[in-house]
Amino acid sequence: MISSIAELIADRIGTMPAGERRAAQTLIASYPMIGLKTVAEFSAAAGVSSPTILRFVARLGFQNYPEFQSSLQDELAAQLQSPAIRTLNPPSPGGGTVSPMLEATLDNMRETFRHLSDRQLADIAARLVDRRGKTFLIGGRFTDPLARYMAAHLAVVQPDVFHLAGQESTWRDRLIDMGKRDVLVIFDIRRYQDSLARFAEKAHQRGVQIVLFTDQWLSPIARFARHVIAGRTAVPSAWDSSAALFVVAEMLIGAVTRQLEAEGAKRIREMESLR
Amino acid sequence: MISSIAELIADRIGTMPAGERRAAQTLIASYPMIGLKTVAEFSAAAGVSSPTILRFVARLGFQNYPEFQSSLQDELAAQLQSPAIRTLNPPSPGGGTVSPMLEATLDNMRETFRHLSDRQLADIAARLVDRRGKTFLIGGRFTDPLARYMAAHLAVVQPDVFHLAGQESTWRDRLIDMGKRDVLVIFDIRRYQDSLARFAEKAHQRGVQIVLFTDQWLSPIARFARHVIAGRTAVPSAWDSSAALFVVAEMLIGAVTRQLEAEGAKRIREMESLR
DNA sequence: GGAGCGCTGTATCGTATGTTACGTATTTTG
DNA sequence: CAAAATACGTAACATACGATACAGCGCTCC
Repeated sequence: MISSIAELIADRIGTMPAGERRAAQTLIASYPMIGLKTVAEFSAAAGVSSPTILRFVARLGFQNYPEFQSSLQDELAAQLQSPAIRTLNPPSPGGGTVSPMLEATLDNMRETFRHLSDRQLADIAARLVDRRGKTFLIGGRFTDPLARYMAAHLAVVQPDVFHLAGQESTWRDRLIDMGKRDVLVIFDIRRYQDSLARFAEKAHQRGVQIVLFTDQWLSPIARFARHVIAGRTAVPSAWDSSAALFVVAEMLIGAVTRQLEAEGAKRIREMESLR
Repeated sequence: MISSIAELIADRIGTMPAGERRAAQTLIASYPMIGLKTVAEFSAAAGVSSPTILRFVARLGFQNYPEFQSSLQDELAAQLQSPAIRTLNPPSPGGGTVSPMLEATLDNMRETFRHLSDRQLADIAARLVDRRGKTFLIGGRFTDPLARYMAAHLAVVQPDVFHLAGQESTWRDRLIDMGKRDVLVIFDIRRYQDSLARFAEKAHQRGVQIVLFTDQWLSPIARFARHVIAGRTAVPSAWDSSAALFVVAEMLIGAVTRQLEAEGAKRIREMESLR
């Protein structure tokens, strides 16, 4: 079974003429980067002419050069998705077998945060803190609990935090309360819910700032969102995992809380005295 | 110091107009693959026009699109050279707020699973699967969303799954429906809620099997529970983290689903046909 | 040693791609 | 509310890129 282009080359390099073989060796030497550049650059690096490169990729079975490049990119993408970073997750001491699902979940978190800067989180936290408006939270069929979780915490440190529950018609009626100063936090992962998209669009039209938690394929709501957090959700299971998004939500909660504390919000102190 | 394009984007995304921000978000979401494709494909993926993509890369400081792509490729090449992940999260500028929390969360998960054997999880999954009784789920003030999350998933693959919501008096009345064949899943971490403990005790007296998700200090409910899952919750934040428990819940959901599928439960097939 | 075949490079062509100019829509500001 | 500024998309444009035709060269085999 041949699954990568590198293997394909190794398989056929024996039957190639000299020029194409040089092309093959050049590609293998700095695999796969040189293959992503132009034919001219590739040919220059290999010390052959452009047509030789094209004949080379044709021999590998590709119809044309772009098709060859796409194939290389797909390979790269797959490689990046499942990072060969297993070494970072120490092979669980104590002999306890750690399930592939835990591995995948930890990888998802690392990947998610690799694309998520402190700056971005700080921006979102700032938006949640620094305003005189209200905060609304809502989620999809399986992600609504995440909205609830976040709402439960934020409501402690801030006034005017509302979780939108129940029927679509119920929250649609709440639109009337929303305006430019308000923030709407939406959780939406595959399969994306039309009802949420409709709601998001209407809220957007009213000038509401939307913060979207979604998966790496981006919910259609991303088009209306001011801030988008894309978390990895793939795990070896029948279900998608929201764990990475959950962790991001917790961090956001923490960031907001910290910022409010720093501002010396007397609400926090009052809260303590109420206990 | 800004070393990667991803950081560059994170740094400037705040100052970008809406269209370019969508471009930025799309790139980050599947970083960096979409940036290696053509402008047309990039623009289509982001849902904006080609010129917007070009203005986006121009704002990042590149003279033209090919230069931007070369830069991405160089970055990729460097990353592939040193398989060890270098820049998981650059030492966060301005007080390192995120990374320690992420590290703590990941540590929590590893610790949690170190004390949690596959056997234990399998036993709990089996108990949730192999019975003719009902499943009830409930949580505390901040953990109830986890109960909801689990209930939302289990209810899809099984009949008779109920989340207990609302007032204490409401669920107390549901006790009448509970018996020896039933399972009650409770989430309770510090500060433990008296109301939950009272409820758990009464359920226990009726012979209900209790599965408890709690923290490492164990909720008082542990004395009534048949199965106890103790997750680590400590993070450098004002709040405790439920992330580890969340992951355990997801794994349990996955295990139950897998087992039901293996049993060829026709419910799953019927479910598909109902879509 | 000569003829045939195959490989390779040069030069040209067509086209897909990035680029730019301009008009419209949207937002911001006084 | 009006006016200016900014942002965005449509459409025309230029170029750089991949593709192809053809000629030269070397190699092999008779």
